[in-house]
Amino acid sequence: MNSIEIARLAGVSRSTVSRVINNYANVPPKTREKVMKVIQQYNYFPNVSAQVLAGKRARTIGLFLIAPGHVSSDILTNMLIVSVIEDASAYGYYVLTHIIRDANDTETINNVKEIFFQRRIDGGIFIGAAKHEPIIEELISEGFIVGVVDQEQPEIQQFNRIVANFNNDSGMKQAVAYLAGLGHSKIGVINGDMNRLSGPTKYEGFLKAMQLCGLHVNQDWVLAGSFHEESGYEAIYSFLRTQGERPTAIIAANDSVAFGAIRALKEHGLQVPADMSIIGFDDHPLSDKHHPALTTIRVDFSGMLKRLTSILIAKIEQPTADVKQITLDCSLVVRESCRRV
Amino acid sequence: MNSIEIARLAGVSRSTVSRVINNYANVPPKTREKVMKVIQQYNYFPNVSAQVLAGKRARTIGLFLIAPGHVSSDILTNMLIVSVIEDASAYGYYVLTHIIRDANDTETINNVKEIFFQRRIDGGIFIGAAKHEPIIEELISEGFIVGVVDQEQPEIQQFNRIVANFNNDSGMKQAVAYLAGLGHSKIGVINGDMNRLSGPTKYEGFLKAMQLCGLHVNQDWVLAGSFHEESGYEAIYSFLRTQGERPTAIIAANDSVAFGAIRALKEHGLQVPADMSIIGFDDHPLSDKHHPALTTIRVDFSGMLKRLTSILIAKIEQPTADVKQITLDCSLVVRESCRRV
DNA sequence: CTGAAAGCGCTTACAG
DNA sequence: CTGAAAGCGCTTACAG
Repeated sequence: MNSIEIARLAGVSRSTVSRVINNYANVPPKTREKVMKVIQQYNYFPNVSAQVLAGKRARTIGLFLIAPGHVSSDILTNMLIVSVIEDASAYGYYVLTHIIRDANDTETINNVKEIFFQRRIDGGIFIGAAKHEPIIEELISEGFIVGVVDQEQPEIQQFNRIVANFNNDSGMKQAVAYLAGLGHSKIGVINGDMNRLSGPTKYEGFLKAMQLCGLHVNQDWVLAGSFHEESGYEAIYSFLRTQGERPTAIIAANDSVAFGAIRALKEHGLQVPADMSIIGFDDHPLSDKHHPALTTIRVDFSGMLKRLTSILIAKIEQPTADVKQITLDCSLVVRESCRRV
Repeated sequence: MNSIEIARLAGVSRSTVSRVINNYANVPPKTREKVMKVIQQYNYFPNVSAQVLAGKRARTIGLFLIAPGHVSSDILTNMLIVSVIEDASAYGYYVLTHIIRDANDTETINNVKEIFFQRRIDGGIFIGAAKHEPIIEELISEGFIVGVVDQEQPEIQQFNRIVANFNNDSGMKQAVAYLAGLGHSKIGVINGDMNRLSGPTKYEGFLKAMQLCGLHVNQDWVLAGSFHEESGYEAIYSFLRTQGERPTAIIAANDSVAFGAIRALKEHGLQVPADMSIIGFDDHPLSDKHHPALTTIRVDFSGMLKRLTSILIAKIEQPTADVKQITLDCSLVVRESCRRV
């Protein structure tokens, strides 16, 4: 079944069939009806490849997740993916999800480029990118419409780059203020991946917040991490082997890191929050089920992706010159992992 | 950049460029090299719509999830989706995920049909379908290649229908035998959705297993449910308001239902497993984090989807007349929600 | 208001 | 081994 057949059966030309399908104004109701009847009767749906080839949009966006390891086991990542699928669906768009294990692998990068250049998608969203990701720069300079989470809008603003971030500064301020309010002055931090924007941003926020509260930052309590559970475990594991003084509270770069940290503390016979207060970042789906339930800085990932997807699709449908930037606030969620000292 | 440009730059015809791209045997190495150099140099990727229109595959499969409610919050469903995305990716295929809230809504069904008829996808997988789903039957009779989880292969076997199931019978047998071994004889059950194959299958498996163990089935302890957390909660909530004798153990149609059931028991002041033993089905990602950690019948969803995806893609690439059927075994996972009586 | 025709960018028999 | 040409199924100026 194709448009020629439909045209024949309806007694019109392919042009008219196409006009009906694309809701052109200059088709009289009677003609439209006649054609629609045949279309419905014969279960006709225009071939999407032919439409795209003739200049229509693919109505598909790409979702690129940069994440090492086996992603399908990470609950939060999975939620992000499904979130975007549902958001796009509200606009009649489909999502092509691509998981990037290693953003430095040539073949992988070539695959990503292929998806854009093949015109499989009308635009793409990148999650988990480093501060500077060559592939993203290349795509943007090629004119593709790209949404990026956790990167800065560069000096020379580009209309086809949509940037989305959380206000990590404010988040850290809330975390430190909360701990200070509970009487903590010895506060440590486990950093995230310093190659990603939110790594240094959170750390700088931490430093600023400490200063604001008049607290001293002990460099021995600034531990390296990578946003993963394992890095939180390892940070605390090695820290506890040192002999120096210990902080009474630790802020983790995110909740996964906090989970790992708590696991290491437990193994070492330390209880949270009795022996150490821990505060996370993100409000991971597991944080309220965790023991102890994790106090954290909530971040609205779904809300961010909803806005990002919506802006991306709007840009695809109506390319405009305005530069889009999304910043979302975070909020403290008090649960059970911090205590008053 | 298109194949004509590449042809011109390489000093050959478009035919030859196409032959190089599609790895035809009859291209001399020197010609191939010459063309490849230009292709790489100019970042050329053939337009996928043109390729599909000319008869190649879209290298995309559809994933249709029939699930009411807001899916992005269900951890297990999310894992299934990402699982398929990763499996397909191993074959160079992309996944178009579509979430079906209501399989009886005409517009929704039309959307599903559209995806197939538009030729966006080469085949599709359905998860969460009822025993008989008209849309699936229609697609299969139209000749589309379809994989279905939790449905039967009909009498007249169809080569383009791939069916995947768990051995629910054996699962139920293991659950009942385990409880019987702990001394339970008063065993109740919360059923799943009886409109889906695994609903009645699990219940029948339960009945058979009870008989095998010489145990009597008390119909008052056969509670209705729907595979969702809420239904487990409600089943127990209303059951506890009745005055009759209570079972000492309950088998839930799946882990979500078990979570709901335990929540209702707790609210009623009953402890698991002290006052009631509970056993689930699936081994949900949260089951080992649950309090008490849930004893359950493990089911390998990822393994099933991996096989289903692989067979689906094989069928797409090489349509054969053989009928494919997948059945996976389940296994008991003992944790903390059952006790000896 | 509507049809004939060009064009989108490929692939693949066909002929040599 | 390779090129010219038909064909895939649409959309959209263009002309009337």
